[in-house]
Amino acid sequence: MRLSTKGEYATRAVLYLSRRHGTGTVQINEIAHNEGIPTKYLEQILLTLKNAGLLISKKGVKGGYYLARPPEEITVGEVVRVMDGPLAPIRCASEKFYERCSLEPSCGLRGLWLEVRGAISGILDNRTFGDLCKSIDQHQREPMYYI
Amino acid sequence: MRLSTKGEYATRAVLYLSRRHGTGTVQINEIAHNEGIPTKYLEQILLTLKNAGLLISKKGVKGGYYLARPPEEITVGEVVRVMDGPLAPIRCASEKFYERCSLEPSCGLRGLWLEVRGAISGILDNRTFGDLCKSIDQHQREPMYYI
DNA sequence: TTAAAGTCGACAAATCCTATAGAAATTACC
DNA sequence: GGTAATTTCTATAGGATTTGTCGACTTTAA
Repeated sequence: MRLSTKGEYATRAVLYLSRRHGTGTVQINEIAHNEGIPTKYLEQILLTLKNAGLLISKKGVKGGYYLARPPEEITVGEVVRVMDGPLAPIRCASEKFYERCSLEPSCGLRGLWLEVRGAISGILDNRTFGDLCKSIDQHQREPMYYI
Repeated sequence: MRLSTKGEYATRAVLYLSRRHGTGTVQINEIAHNEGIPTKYLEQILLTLKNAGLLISKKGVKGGYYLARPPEEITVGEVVRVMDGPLAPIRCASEKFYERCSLEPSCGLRGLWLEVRGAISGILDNRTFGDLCKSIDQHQREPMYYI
């Protein structure tokens, strides 16, 4: 029932960019270094997020990435879905990626998976990166370090 | 955030065995056929469940599998953990498979993943296969078909 | 013009899913 | 009681997917 590393890295990267929101572009290297993510792998991930319209990139010297929308308007669920697909444990219990299963009518488990999906989406679709930034700032008064 | 096919097949198989509980041994083939699971793959899965102490097997003619405990005493969470490991989306948010992560102290996401883990385990650890059997019997009055 | 970035494609390694081939154990039957 | 049939058990091999790496290419600011 786990998140792929892609999903994990993506959420970490977007959170990082959220905390840097409004301070211009951020380079892949900086994120990779501070979050302990393999640089080349992170490249692919950020590219996917960009193609999904969540990030904007700038090439060349002083280039980098930044959020396409303010952190308050990006939910964790959105990022996870871009990288990992459905939130639901199995396909036939997904709302946004639903696929019919031949056993569905008599399936004694589908109700349970729907319940799980609901619980997960209830959390991830209602939590924005703005919320996360806020609770970080409350807990640790130290400002963020840049390299 | 999805369940592996192993986890899905295992829960289906255990539910099948739950509905047949008390009727003697059930062959791999019967389960595989009725649940649409590749036979040889199911063999491995049932073996794992047996080694985990959830099932008992009998070799030879008229052999097969049956539950080691009544369905009311087996939770879905237990089966999923045997096959898939942690219920938590990522390792550092797991209770039973916890692994420390170097970024943990400053991690802005761990709280969220803990919340997700709690929601999932709140459902799966409190639902037994006995419960599932009961709600199946309520919805469809037809008895179960055997081959 | 040069160095610093993102972009792209191919490839390597690990894990997941499934199939194949047979060994071991048990029952049934002659 | 021995042989055949049935079923689980074990090991292994191969394809698919995930995870990550490498090198060359493109764009841009200074």
